[in-house]
Amino acid sequence: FGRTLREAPTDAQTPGHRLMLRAAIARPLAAGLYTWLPLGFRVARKVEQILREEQDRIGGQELRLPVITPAEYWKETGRWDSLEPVAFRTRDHGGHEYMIAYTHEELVMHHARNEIQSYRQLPAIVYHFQEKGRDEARPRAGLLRVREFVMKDAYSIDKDWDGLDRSYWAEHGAYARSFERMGLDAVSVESDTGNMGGDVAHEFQVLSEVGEDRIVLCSACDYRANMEKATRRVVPGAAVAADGAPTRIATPGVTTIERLEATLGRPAGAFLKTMLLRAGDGVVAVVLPGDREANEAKLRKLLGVNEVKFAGEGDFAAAGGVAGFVGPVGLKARVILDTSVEDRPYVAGANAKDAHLDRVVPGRDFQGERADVHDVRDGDACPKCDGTLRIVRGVEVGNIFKFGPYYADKMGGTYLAEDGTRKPLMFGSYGIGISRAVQTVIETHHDDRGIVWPISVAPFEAHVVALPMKDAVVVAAAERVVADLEAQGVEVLYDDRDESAGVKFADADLIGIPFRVTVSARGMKAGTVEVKPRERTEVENVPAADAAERITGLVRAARAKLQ
RNA sequence: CGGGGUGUAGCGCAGCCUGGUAGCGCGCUGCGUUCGGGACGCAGAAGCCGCGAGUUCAAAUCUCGCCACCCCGACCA
Repeated sequence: FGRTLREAPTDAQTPGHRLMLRAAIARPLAAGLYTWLPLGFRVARKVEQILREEQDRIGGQELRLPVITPAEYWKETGRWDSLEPVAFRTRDHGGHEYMIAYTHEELVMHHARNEIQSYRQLPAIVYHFQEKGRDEARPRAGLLRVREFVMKDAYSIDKDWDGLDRSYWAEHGAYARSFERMGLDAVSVESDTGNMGGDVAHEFQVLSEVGEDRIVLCSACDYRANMEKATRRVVPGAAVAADGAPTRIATPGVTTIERLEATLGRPAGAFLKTMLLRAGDGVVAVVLPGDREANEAKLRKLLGVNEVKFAGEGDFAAAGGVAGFVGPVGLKARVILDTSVEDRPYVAGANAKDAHLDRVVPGRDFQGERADVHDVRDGDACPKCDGTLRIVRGVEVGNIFKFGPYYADKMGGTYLAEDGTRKPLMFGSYGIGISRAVQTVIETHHDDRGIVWPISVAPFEAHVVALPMKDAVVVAAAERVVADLEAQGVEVLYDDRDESAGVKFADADLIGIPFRVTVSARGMKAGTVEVKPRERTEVENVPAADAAERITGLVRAARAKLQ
């Protein structure tokens, strides 16, 4: 059920998206909603099984929570409101509110607070495979970002930080093994914890052009971080003394860094960029060198807000700033001075129309809180070594969060400790989206003819092509090979369609099953069948009598490499 | 949410500007030929031209509204 397509819809943009559709892995039902076709569903189940085995290996216990979840639990942590923009919500006939689970922390914590009474029950790791509903504003690239997907989400519960640390790193190891087994070259990077609370988080990123995240990597050491969190070593320039106090210069109509560069003939880095933001009830000025961009995630974290908003008209007036000519000198606002601003004179806005100040020296002419709120960029210095940083794109295939007591505190999750006191359940959570993992495998394992599945997640292990089907000798031999392989535990797809060799081979390449086995009239004359690994071009002819044994050996050897 | 684009047969597209019987390729069905890299011939089936209004003798085509999908950005455990 499900046919291969010679052409993919033009709106499928990434190579993997096109191949996913052409190879009949899944079909769209609506934006970001996909049906797994039989071929793709086999892949999804294999990914699940790898994850299941690796969770079990570290002591995880599989359970299953519902998809439809009452509002009350989400209200305990405030996420009923904070997730509103991305949540699918519904009501029952009695008018009670529910959320299609966006994730399951609240629900697991609810059960944990009831099930776990004593430190003797800890630690514990539970996990499940369950649908998540997320009303993403922009689903994309096939299965890469969808609105409903099965996640393997695991939750660790420990009695203290040390225990949580052990669980966290056990999951980190399980993730590394899981991705390796499915053929994904994932690196773990430090990440921002977002609006989740908690202090430590890692993302597993597969470097790929189709990725949505920007990852910062060091060329020399193992430093790597998400752009949202990445820092750099600020290399101070030589201190430059100002040859005098700030002086006002006329800059009529020059309201942007680019125009300042052109007007004054100095590089962007010679200017100070001052952005007025609104945080809570106050106005905050963020001061950066003209050649640096602000990092919104860092600002959100620093300011303790969910959203960074630019200041409005009234804010400019209150702070004494003039749009286009804002500068830190004399500004009535909390000033955040980015760490990349150096100890030397700059040109900054004069807080007066059509004017800037030359020779403004941070610390002398204005004060501010030092904070790292800028974007790292290509070529910056590594914060950990002498290397330089580069920025690449990545697909976030998994993430792990160390929450600590955050959820227990909000939901009353405590246990009775050895010393007789009540202590909070220490919590961590760990997620991998199945469909994204499958799409990422396709994005990173294909050639111009089709998918090249790693055997661990391939829908089948051997693809038997018989041709022509009208040759009874060929058909009998092919069916014999199929039966023998299946008897050996090899998963076989048998192409018994009455199609031309070209069609069958093209489909075999497209679907990308690791071993193609051709049983043909030509081969029968020589008493051989042909075996070709998908990733190779050369074929091997083996005596028909030995074919099943030979192929089973190849399959087992391939499996062993990914176990 | 901002910007851009696209909706015509299962898929890929033309037709729209300049209103007048809805087309092409692939795929699909039947028959025959062919049979190791997307074969060939003949004969067929298949379309609320995204939806709704409006203009007109007449709308795939013009106007207005709506819906859906895709891309970029914003957003995003």
